Amino acid sequence: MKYPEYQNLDLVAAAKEILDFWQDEKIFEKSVSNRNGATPFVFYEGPPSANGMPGIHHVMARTIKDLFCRYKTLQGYQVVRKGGWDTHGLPIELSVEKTLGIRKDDIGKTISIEDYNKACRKEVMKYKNVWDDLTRKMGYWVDLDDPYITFNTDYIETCWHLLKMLFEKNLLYKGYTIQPYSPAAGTGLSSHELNQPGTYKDVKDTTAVAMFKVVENDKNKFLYDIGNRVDETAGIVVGSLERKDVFFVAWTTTPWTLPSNTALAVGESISYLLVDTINQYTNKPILVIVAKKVFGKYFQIENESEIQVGKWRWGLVDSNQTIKKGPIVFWNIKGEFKGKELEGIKYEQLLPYAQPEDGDNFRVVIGDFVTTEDGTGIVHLAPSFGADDFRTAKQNGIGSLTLVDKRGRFTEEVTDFANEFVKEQYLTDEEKETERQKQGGEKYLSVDERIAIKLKKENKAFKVEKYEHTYPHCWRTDKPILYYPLDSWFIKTTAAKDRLVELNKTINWKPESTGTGRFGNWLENLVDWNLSRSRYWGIPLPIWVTEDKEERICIGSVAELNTEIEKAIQAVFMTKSPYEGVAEPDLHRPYVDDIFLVSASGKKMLREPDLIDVWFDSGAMPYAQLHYPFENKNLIDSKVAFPADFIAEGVDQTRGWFFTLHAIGVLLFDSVAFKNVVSNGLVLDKNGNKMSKRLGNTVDPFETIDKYGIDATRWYMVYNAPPWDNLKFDIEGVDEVRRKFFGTLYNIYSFFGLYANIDGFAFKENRIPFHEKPEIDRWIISLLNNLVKEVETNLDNYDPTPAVRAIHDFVVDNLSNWYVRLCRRRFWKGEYTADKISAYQTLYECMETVSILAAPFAPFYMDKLFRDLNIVTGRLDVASVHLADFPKSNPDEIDVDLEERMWMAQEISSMALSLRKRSKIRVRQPLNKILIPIFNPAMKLHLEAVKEIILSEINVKTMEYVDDSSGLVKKKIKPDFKKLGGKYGKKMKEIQQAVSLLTPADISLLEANGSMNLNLGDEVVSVLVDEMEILSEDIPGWFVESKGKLTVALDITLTEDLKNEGLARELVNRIQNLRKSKGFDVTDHISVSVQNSPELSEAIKQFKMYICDEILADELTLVDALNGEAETVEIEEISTKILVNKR
RNA sequence: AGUCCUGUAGCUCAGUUUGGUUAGAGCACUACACUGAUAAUGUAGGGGUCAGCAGUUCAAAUCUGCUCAGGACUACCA
Repeated sequence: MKYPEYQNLDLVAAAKEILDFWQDEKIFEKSVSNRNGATPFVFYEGPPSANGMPGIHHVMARTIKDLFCRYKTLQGYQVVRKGGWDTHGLPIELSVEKTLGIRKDDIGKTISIEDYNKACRKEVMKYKNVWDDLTRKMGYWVDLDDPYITFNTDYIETCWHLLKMLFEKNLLYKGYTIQPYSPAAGTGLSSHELNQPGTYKDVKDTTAVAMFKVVENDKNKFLYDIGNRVDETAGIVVGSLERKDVFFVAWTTTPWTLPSNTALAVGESISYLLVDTINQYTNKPILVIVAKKVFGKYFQIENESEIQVGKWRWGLVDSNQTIKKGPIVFWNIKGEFKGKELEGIKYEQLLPYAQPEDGDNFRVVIGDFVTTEDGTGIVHLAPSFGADDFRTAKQNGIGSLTLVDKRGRFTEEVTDFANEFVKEQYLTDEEKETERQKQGGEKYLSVDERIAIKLKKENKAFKVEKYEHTYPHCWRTDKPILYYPLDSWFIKTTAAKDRLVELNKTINWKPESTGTGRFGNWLENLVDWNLSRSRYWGIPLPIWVTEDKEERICIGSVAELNTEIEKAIQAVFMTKSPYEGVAEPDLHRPYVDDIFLVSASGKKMLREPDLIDVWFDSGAMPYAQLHYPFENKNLIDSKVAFPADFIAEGVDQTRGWFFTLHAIGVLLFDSVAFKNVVSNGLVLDKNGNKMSKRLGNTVDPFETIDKYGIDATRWYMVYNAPPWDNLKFDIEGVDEVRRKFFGTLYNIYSFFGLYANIDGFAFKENRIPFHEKPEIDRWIISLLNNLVKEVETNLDNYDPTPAVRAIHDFVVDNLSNWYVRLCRRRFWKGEYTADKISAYQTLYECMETVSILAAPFAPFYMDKLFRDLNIVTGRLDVASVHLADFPKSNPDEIDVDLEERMWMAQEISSMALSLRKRSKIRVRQPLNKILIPIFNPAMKLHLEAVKEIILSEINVKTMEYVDDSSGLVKKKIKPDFKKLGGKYGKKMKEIQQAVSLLTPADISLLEANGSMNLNLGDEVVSVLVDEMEILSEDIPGWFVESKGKLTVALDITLTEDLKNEGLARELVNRIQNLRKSKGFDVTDHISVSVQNSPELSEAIKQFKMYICDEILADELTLVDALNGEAETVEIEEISTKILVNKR
């Protein structure tokens, strides 16, 4: 058996080969079944929707999922990975509508719900094959043969069961909420629809600051009791002395909501001013209440200091003049109050077209959302048309008025504007023209404009102006949306808020800030979960209600439904079950809509027509994928398959899937649904822009995989940035990873394979014990053991990036650039000795271990590497790396001292090479010695152990040490700031100054005594030698390089012998090149003739043995002349000819 | 608007938890070397007001505050 040798590294071909192998040998299945009986590691797959094409970001998310699952499998856990598909929801409906060319209104008319849902069912799996293909090609191991599918009856049945559990816990209720609504389309809009691009547009609307007249009573006397209107300093009367009304002023961009006003909101701690002024439209004297912060916006001031009680300005005005534009010049500040003091004050209804049915209305309440950024610091509340308004009204027992119908028109009650559209955009041009003629004006006046006019006339408008702002529009009709109250079912998540928060703290979030910040804050401000969707393709709400709404039933299973249907047939509300004779009942609409049930008191019950939010589908996935509790009840109840140990999705799922999983888990099972969660960031293009089809900067995952290989892609994604940071995806980075990491690793393998095949190394010998191996082998093994530990620690902490980087550094820097480079000779030179075997074993072990460590990240290539190795040695009794066990770090094989001194060897070599460069002496030219200053005996021992490595690396004959006694070394001293800083604090500057003045004699004294006194001028402090850093700086007269604590001096004198040896090595090099260019095998023996020259003859004579040995020459002759066949070579200034022949 | 993340060399990122005195890698660029890992490799060089401002401190990339820029999510507001 030989180690396979390849021409080139082809990651794409390797992946294909391994993929076939996995499929043929069912490696994934085995990786699960192998661990039967082992501790389960529970993983949940967040279901993708197959109605869109997968993108490169899916590769990212799935790489994260896959790598931890593979890692845990290697560690010995059983990781069952059930795939799933998210099949319901609005995106699917929308794309069906697009495909069929219909609108929501058409459903049930031009197309039956039945046919429509059929189309959805088909649409949803449109790209299933593409997804499956990606899943396979990217090596994402998940069970695709038996996925959970959210539209299956079993899945829905579990969801119904869960809903019934909620219902029975009294956590399901029906309520009224404000939702975005498109009157033009006649439908509510989801937040998803509202987030379509281009929905928020800049529009110019008529805005009004309306005046709400305070109803005077005992409680608000303080508003009227404002003393006389005389300015004491000036001694004049300011304003008029007549009795004035007090008004709250509130701004609105939607004057059409003013008839539906039922309350005003102020900020609890915001300061408000009572201002004596004049209405600019009617010239009537008034008192208004407005936030102090915005005073300057409405009244003319020169500086902020004018804004205080007692200050005034009272411009002159003749009877004809009114102020049209700009700040009002008549004002006199009469009082200042906090919002809290204004709470509860009653005011007259602004436009009394209709009265609310209930509530204590038309008063001032405290609103937490009130700011002084816009408007007057007082907010007009129309609870029917704003979410904040609605919530605040509900909290304060305020009623509501809904004087607009679902088509966006005023109701009959609003006599002035009855049946008129509230937004002019809802009218066609013809309709506008008709209206204009009715109005009799030059141009059509919108409802908002006419309301403003009406307010002006009635002394109810403080200010009217056009204002440009952004406003949401329906993405389908392009018309403005309204916020409108709609009936919805809710899950009372707020009831379990504390528990949700509490249990969230037990979840390990990566990154942590997503859990505490984004998710935690969201939980703190939790609102009830709006479950209703007025759509067609989704899980129907299993609730039936009597027509008088008195009785309700929630169905929790198919069996229960059938029983209830039977009862209803008995009660003659139905003639037959729609599921009669059907093997698997379809619980979707329209079938469930045709079912009428009978209530306990014998009344007919109708199904609530809504569907449930698709997010419930996915949040129910832990249970529904197992058809709980109808099957697998025990897996959930005894916590075998619940909660998940690990989930991972994009950070955009924080308030999506992560929330719904958590909410259902906590509400129904009083448990977290997942223990560890990784939320990955976005995949951006290389410039940091979001990828979008529009910009054309998307990356096709298939193209990337086909070109660079999935292993490099996966590696790059994890290596480049932590998963939770956004990834700037640069395809060149993938290529770099391919070259740098995989290329290097492949080179190591092929180097190993070449010689191991020659020597027939198959790891048949016993492993040479760690302590019997040479220094360099122990060094790399020690690093390897550290690596295992580091990878394990980081992966256990769900932090894959440091793990990957550690593997990368180990392979590229340590294994390749140091170990293999230094050890090359050991592999090709000499007999099959213990040293050689140790080298093979060591390198083999490193590669084998790396293949396992890196297998979760680069599953294909690592399996190939592993198999190429294992196929020869059979060391591990497994067919694939993914069936192996994760290596264990052996503390006995970690040698910190050794690592330290090898590090020194690397540093010294680097410095010596740097010196060679500076002196322009090539490495091939041997030199006599280097000199290294040492500080203590331990350092000498350290260096002695790695001496040979250093010398051969830098091609120097001997290494000598100099210590203090030699007096050769010039030293440098500086304070150890960390040690002294804490002790002396402020004196550090003086100490530094004093230390810098120390002479070499002082330093020697300090070293001898262990301490010394520093004179700081007015004070003397004692410092220890430990508190100083003493470095060697220079060895006068030598060629010296210093770095940190190390210093190297190089002897650059060239003797004749050295020169000759250098020449011999040059010759070896030239002949090796010739061997190679002639295509000789590395094991071929040769005979060599060299054309004589005076410079060479001595060198060849002296080093003939060495040369022959190096180049595998049986014969080396010097001849006077060589014919044309010979090659001409240049060695420095010498030109000669060489003839090489195979023996 | 709120919450969160990010900002270090031309590019991609370490270093920030625990403050310590020449701020590091890799890529790219330039030069040189090596040539039995060879469509590899090594060495060296240039390149940084550590986003900005202010503060704390003997000492700040690191701690605090503010600002700016980019991004994400949530909300949609008079």
